[in-house]
Amino acid sequence: MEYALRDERALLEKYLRDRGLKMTRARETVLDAFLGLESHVSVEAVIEAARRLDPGVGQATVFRTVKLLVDAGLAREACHDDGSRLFEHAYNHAHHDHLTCTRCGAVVEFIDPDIERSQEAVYRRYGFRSSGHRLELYGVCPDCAAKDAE
Amino acid sequence: MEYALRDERALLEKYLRDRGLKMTRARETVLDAFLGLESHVSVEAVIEAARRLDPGVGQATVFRTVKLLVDAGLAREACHDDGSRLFEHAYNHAHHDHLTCTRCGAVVEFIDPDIERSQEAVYRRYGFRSSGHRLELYGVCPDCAAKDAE
DNA sequence: AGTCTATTGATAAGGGTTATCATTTACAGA
DNA sequence: TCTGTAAATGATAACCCTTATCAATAGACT
Repeated sequence: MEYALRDERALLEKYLRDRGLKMTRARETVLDAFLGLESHVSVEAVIEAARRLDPGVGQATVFRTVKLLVDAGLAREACHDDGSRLFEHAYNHAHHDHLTCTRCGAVVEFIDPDIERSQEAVYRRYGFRSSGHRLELYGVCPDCAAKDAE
Repeated sequence: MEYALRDERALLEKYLRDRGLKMTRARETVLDAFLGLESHVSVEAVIEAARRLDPGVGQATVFRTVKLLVDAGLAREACHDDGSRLFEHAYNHAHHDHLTCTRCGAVVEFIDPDIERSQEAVYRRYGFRSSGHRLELYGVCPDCAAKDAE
């Protein structure tokens, strides 16, 4: 765990150094806050977490730093939760799609090789060069379905 | 065309009547404006179109009516265009997914039976009951790729 | 240490969407 | 057709999330 954290810190430092940017206390704080949260986090949640580590962090800085983390490949934008954007870890966290329960909000992350292959076929069919995709399946999870049956 | 228009008007009237709501001039205007536009429309575009038909229409009314159209099954929310939401026709307009060019914004609507089948398999695998999905493929279209090659 | 420039945090501004509210309008019933 | 009542309207303000502004601060290099 600690090793991974150091990896990500090193990645961010390299990303910053490569373009003449600086590794600052605020950026460290936001990185630690983000890494300490689980998948699918709003910027607001990162702000709260960051302020638990350092109450003085400004919200503008968190917005800016989360964008940096995305550019550096440490975070990636997940499904918009209708309104605010959600982010998830991107380092050591392979590509996957989401299966979301519309009742309780539970999220299952999955990867389906058949779907991935079929998507490649669609790209070929229309002559597009692939640059990523977003697949969200919505449904009712077993627990919520069981409650319905009662 | 005119028949379809009358169909959709009748659907909206039924939807409204069934819950004690009223068919008004403003709602007619917004419906006509929406139907007169092509796929993937922002609310702002609907406002403009509605005001061409009747300059007095308020923007709050358009927002409210578009939401009504979604509830009535005449419109459906498409991919968020990062910022504002986009809507498309839902009546007589079968389910499909989107393949979007990240350079020029061109959108190809497609349906792939293999992907649909594989998605059903994912639902079964996790015991979810399906209630819809959203698949957006991003890439570079042939035209933009050709420009790159120059 | 000094210098130069990126970064910060507070604040204001922006864009899209929703709430408020007095006035108007549609619809049902007389 | 007239009337009563509740829904709908449009103007406006408010709201949320996000970005821009800017004077003050703080990295990183010499």
